[in-house]
Formats: sequence, structure tokens, C-alpha cells
Amino acid sequence: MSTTRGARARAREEVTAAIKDEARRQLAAEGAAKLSLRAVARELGMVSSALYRYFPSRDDLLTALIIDAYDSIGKAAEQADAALLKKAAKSADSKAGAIAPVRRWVTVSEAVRAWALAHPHEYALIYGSPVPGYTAPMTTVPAASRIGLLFFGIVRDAYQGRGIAEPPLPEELRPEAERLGADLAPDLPPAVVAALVAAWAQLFGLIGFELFGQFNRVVEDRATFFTHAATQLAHGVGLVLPRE
Amino acid sequence: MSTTRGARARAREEVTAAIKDEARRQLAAEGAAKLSLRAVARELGMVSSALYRYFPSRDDLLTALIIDAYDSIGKAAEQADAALLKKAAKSADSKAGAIAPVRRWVTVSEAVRAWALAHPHEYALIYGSPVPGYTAPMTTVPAASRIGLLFFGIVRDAYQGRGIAEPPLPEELRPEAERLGADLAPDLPPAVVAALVAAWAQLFGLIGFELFGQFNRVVEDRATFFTHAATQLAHGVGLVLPRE
DNA sequence: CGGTTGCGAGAGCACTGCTCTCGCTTGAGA
DNA sequence: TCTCAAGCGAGAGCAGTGCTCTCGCAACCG
Repeated sequence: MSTTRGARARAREEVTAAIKDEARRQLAAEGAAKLSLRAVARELGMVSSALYRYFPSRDDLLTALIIDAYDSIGKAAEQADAALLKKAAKSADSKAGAIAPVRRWVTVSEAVRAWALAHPHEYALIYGSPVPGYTAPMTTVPAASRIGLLFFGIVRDAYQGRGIAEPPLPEELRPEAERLGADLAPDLPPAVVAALVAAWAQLFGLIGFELFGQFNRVVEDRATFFTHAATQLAHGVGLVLPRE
Repeated sequence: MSTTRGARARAREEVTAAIKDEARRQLAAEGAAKLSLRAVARELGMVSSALYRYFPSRDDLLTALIIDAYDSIGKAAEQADAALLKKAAKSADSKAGAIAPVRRWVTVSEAVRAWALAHPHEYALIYGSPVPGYTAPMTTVPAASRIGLLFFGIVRDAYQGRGIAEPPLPEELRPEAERLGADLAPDLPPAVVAALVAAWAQLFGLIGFELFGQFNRVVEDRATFFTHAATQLAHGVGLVLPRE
């Protein structure tokens, strides 16, 4: 087991976690630009050079935080979906145990937005402009995919259930849509996959504009506005209206 | 006139412009994070402290670059629209001199995307995460509004021309949509204004995802993909299909 | 012409990421 | 059980940063 892996290895994990925690604190407080290795070390009562035993550079620390942030937002989205499904399974208002796909889509979208509003600097880290000399390492890919996969799951369930209204697909886009479909979801119509990818990006456009201040002095009731826009996006990928 | 305003004032403007030019060069080459006042001064053959006669802080220099970037992207979008209108006015394939609103919308969208691809770091500066301790000054507002105003102009022309297909507006969103409409475009139906604002944000979501690497290993033929998505956004705000 | 003002140069402060060396401690193999 | 390499923290140090302050020189205005 991992408990008997020696005190050394355990201490290393604890220190690594403490560094990440303190770094995350500074990130949340001041933003990625002001995250300072020396300040983290100072707060932890160690000297700055010791920190390099755990992270070879500041960018590596940031990369670790990026992966954690992707995991955190992905987990929040998945939990919102699971809670909705669980609630629907218990209550009697669900027909044959199936919940309206649009409602799942909107619920997950709102969970993503809520996480972003609660962790603005971490959101900026993963969905804003790449911070350092960038080139996000391959390591981040699986964690970054979780939200996309979740949306694919919702659309797939709808497709295999009551079916979806296939969006239009102009001839020029067909090759790319088929390539996308083959790569991401061979069981779904290419038009749906293409529309889903577009909706995915557009969703984060809405969140980014709200978070980064583009909606200041423009949109006031942002929650309602977002819910409506997310609903429209769901319709755009072919999810039909809820019956309720 | 401004030419006789004294050699002093003229020299000041020249130096200010030279600083911004060099700063923009470094921004384009390395990104906002690596923009260094000292490096700018060094490149210009002056000492770093002299630079503070022109910009009171690094953030003020960045703010100046932000305003310039907003103006630049806004100008690019306006020119693309003007060129399209001019071309249509000359050629005979336009009915009554009116060009399909969808085509204007898509052309402007593509111009915005092209500017973003050509100036990724400047785009990140204005539409990515706010860089320093942020709080974008009021000064940037007018320059930032140009693209939004342009889209409003396109929709307004369509509305006053052959009309537009009013998007759905659920009851919950009505108050916010009416507030938006009163603020931004009292002559347009509130449902259209709300849809336009959402489409505006979603458009930049598409561009941001492409630019910041979220589409890596996902979307290949990004130009075609974007054109289709932009077209769908135009439909979403009620612009009808082109007849051609 | 004299005095105010704008401006460049230089030194300096506090901070950053990062490297290197020096000892102490730990833990696995002989 | 002893040994010795590996892991680790401390400290000094380098090159770079944003920014401040003071000092002279030059240009401009009355």
C-alpha cells in the first residue's frame, strides 16, 4: 500500500500538497501574474531554493494548478449532473426515469458558470489567455476533456432515448464534421457532433465575457440571461424542448 | 494647428509613439507577461527611468496598448464591412443595393477572427484574462464598443430592410431583454437585442477556443467550421438565409 | 534675459526566478 | 548492523524586474 511507502515519500507528498495549497491561495487572492515562488516558500516557512526540489520551475507549479483546476471544474459539472439524475430517479415526475436532456444540459452549464464565478482566477488560468510562454503540456489534456465528455454523454443519452433533432449541415462542412464525428463520437450523426463542439466553445464565450468584464454596464440579470442562452445552445445541438 | 505647437510637444508625441511601437513589438513577440519596461527603454536607447516621463507605470503602458488593440480590431471589422458594401454597390448581383444581412454578419465575424489569428497576443490582451490586478479603466469602453456597435448596425439595417425573424423570448428573460433593448437599441425588438448580445459573446468564445488551443487535436478545418458557426449565430439573432 | 518647467541620466530599493554549493538526515543495500 | 549514496533544506549569489529620487541640462514663456 501507499502508507508503507516510507516516511520520506509521504513527507514529500505532504509538502507538495502544501505548496500547491498555498499557491492556490495566492492564485485565488491575486491572480496568476502575482503568484510568486518566493512568497509561497516564505509563507510555508521554507527558503525559496528548497521549493525547487518539488517543482522544477514556476511554470511547472502553474501546470500542476492548471490540471487541478480542470479536475475541479470537471468534477463540479459531473456532480451537478449526477445530483440531477439522482433527484429525478427518486421523484415521480420523471417519465420512465428519463429526464429532459435540455434540463441536464442547462444544469451542467450552470454548474460550470457557478464554478467559474467562484474561482475566477483559476478559471482565467485554464480558459483565459495562456499565461507564460505557454504551450500547455499534453498532461493537461485528459483533465481538460472531462467537461466535453460530459456534454457528449448528455447528447448521446438523448440520441439513444427520445432522439434529437439533427441540426443542418451545409455541404462545405460535411468533411470536417465527419472527421470530427469519427474522432469524437462515431455513434452520433456528424452534424450533431459539429454543432456540439461549436456550442461547447460558445458556452465558454458567454462565461468568459461575464467573468472578464465584457458584460459590465451591459447585461444585468446575468443568471437569467445565461440560462436562456444555454437553453438556446441546447436547442442548437438538437436537444428538444422539455415537456414540463 | 498642431504643427506649430512647439518642438517640445511634437517630440513628446513622437517618443510616446515610439515607446508604444516598441512595446507592441515585444508584446507580439513574447506576450504581455514578458513585456518589460526596461527592455523597451533599452531598445530605444534610453534609460528606464526616462520612460516614466511618458507612462506612469507598466500598467498604463498596457492600458494604452489595450485601447490601440480595441481600435485596431474594430477598424479591421469596420473595413471588412465597408469593403463588402462597396463591392455590392458596384456589382449587379445585389437586389436594390441591399446585401444579404447574413453575409455581412459572417464577413465581419471572419474579419474579427482573422485579426485575432494575426495578432494573438494583442487579442489575448483584450479578450483573454485581464493581466495585472486588472480593473480595466473606463477609458477603454468606447474603443471596446466598436465591434458591438457594428453588429447592431448590421441587424438594424436588416430589421429596417426585409425584416428579421424575431427569436423566441421566454417570460423570465423579458424584463432583462427590455432593459437591454432600452439601453442599447430601443428601435429593435427586445428579443433581438438579447439574442444579439448572446451571439456576440458566443462569437468570441469560438475565436478564443481556437486561439488558446482548446481546438488543438479537435477541430482541423477551423475556417470552415468558424464560418458555419458564425452563420448559425446570425440565424439565431433572426437574420434570414441568404438567397444566393 | 531670467526663471520655470520638461526631460534624460544615474543610483538605488525591494522584489522576482533560478543556480550552485554546502552540510545534515534518511533509508536501502552490503 | 554499518555504509554510503540519495534526498533535502539553508544560504549566497546572479541577472533581471518595476519603480523612486535626485541631479543637472536644455527648452520654453513671460
